[in-house]
Amino acid sequence: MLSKKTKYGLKALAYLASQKEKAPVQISEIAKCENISQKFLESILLSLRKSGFLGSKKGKGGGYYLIKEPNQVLMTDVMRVLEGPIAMVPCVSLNFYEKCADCPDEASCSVNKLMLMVRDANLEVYRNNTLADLIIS
Amino acid sequence: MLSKKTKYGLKALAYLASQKEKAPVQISEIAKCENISQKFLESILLSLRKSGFLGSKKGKGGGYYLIKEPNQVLMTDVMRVLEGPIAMVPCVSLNFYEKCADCPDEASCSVNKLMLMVRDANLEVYRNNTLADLIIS
DNA sequence: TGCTTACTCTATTAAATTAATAGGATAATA
DNA sequence: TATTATCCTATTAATTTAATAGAGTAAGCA
Repeated sequence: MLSKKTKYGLKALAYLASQKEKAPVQISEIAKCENISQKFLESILLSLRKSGFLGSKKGKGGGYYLIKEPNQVLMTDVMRVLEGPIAMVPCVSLNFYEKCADCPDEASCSVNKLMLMVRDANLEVYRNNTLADLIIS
Repeated sequence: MLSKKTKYGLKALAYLASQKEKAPVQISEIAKCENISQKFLESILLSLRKSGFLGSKKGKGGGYYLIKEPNQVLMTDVMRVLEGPIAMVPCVSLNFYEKCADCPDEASCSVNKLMLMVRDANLEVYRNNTLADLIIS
């Protein structure tokens, strides 16, 4: 299941991507338009800034803005920051690999095999989509 | 992330599917071979029986056994019972549809659009695999 | 019949994760 | 220097997941 954090983060990014002007947008505006708890959204936007997706400006006229063009932002990168590993088990994760404690041998693990296919299917979707593709005309 | 319940459930099903004999296999044997808490596995196998994947036999020589041939068991069905919806948000779920509380209109929702693609990619994998495909020679 | 075996069922608890909230600190603008 | 809006840390609430406990039931067999 997609966490609220990811859901809200995606909505906020799409909101920023759909702005004509590149001027900073306030948290309160995004929270209001997208029905998101403002305080919760604060922490999400903060983490998106720290991972290099957003820039921010304090004080009057301040807010958040996209650093890159929407079509330069891969969904793989966004999802990894918001939701964590794309793989459903650490033993098939590209960026967060970890051996399973209960599994003596990955090559003979039935779960590993299936989850590898699932990971690849998901990667394909996320790699072929950017923030620009999320925007609804 | 895949829950332990699902992981253990898949391993147990694969274990049963790989049996030459169709004789019932005891919980304790599966738990031991797959490094699973026996009590936890009990409840998982019980739910797999109640959803029609497994049969059981009590008493001496008892245990669990597959009802269908492994190649007749679609992973879509298994995953829905063990893990729940395949979709990452209820608003794109085929079998567990629900409207999002925070989202006024699905057609104009950026998350909905992406998650629809993800769902389809996952469905494709699960539909093209059966329990028989999980077995490692 | 009575003993053993192994699944059945309910309830509880522990642990971990997620979601939300509170409140003050900091920086930019006018 | 007052106002605005992000920044940061800490805490709490809620939910979900994982594990455990223990008594109950049915089947097989001597």
